[in-house]
Amino acid sequence: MPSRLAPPVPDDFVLARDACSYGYFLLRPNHWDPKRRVLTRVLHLPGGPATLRITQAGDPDADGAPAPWPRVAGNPLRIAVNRTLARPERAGAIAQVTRMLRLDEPASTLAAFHALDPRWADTGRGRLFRSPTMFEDVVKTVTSCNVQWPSTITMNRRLCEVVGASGAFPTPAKLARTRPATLRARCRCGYRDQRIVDLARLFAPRGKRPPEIDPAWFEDPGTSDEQVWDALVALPGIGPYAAANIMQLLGRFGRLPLDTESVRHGRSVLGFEGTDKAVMRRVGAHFEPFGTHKFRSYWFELWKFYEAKRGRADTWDRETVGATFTASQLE
DNA sequence: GGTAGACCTGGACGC
DNA sequence: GCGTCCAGGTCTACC
Repeated sequence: MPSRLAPPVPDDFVLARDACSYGYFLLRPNHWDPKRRVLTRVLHLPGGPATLRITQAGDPDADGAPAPWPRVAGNPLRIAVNRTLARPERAGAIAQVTRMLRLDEPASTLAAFHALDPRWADTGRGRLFRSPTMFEDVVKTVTSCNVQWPSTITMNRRLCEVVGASGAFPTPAKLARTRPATLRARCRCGYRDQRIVDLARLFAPRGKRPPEIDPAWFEDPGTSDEQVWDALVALPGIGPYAAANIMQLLGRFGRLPLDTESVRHGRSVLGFEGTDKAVMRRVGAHFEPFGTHKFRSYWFELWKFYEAKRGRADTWDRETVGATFTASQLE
């Protein structure tokens, strides 16, 4: 018999806004249905994979104009699971959904962000979608480096189809046992093949010993940003851009993952001129006043630009609009 | 410390 | 249909 879950939901939470807030919501195994307004994905649980179907009460199941955000803020989430979950599995599923949707982001943190950058106070934007595990966020970040968005989509789709069980994202243990040649030939990961396997080996248990990487250490507020940064750039395939991006996924928003997209934004939206390097420096300096929230300010500016081109993110279809985000198409 | 070139894939383009 | 060029971040070798 299918299970139902009801995690605690903060008063300001809006599923359509907060799930469709970062590009990873368009990557497998995530699927947002813009018509039915349902977030679906497979999670790994102790009893095997389980498919979750997440909706928010009050969000209209219609293909008309999306509901204004305030109408559903704080309404309960309805999570239908395709099989019965044992008690520990229910707790595990809720923990993963909580991480993904940042349901435990304190209201005080978002209020501090809105006080610093009031541009996003009206819409309530502040949460950023992420994966149920740090490992998935790290691999997704590696698959987004040195490729255009359609290739990132392909790599994640094929990782789930070829290596993941039942369409789920591969576990560290499974990826650690996968041959690099398989990732290259069947998942189109290219030269990232060995790096992804090496990363998986660091996240996977080593026999009876725990994994070399402890995600809890990276997420612990007692660990400084500098310590996290140093540990991240020491990982295979992780450079300055990837490390800064993983930091925001870990909830540390004080660094910017500067890339060619930052340069495009600097030129076309902020009006900066000069060499790429100079524009990148100016973009970094521009967001300096936002301190520990600078990534949120930067990212929602970019997101606003994308939404001006393609419509509100919760109306994007993964296979069509969601696959078109390349710099040349956004000029 | 800074820089050049290799690493892959997929798409655009010319023939 | 084929070959060439280009975009994209990380890594290594070299100055």
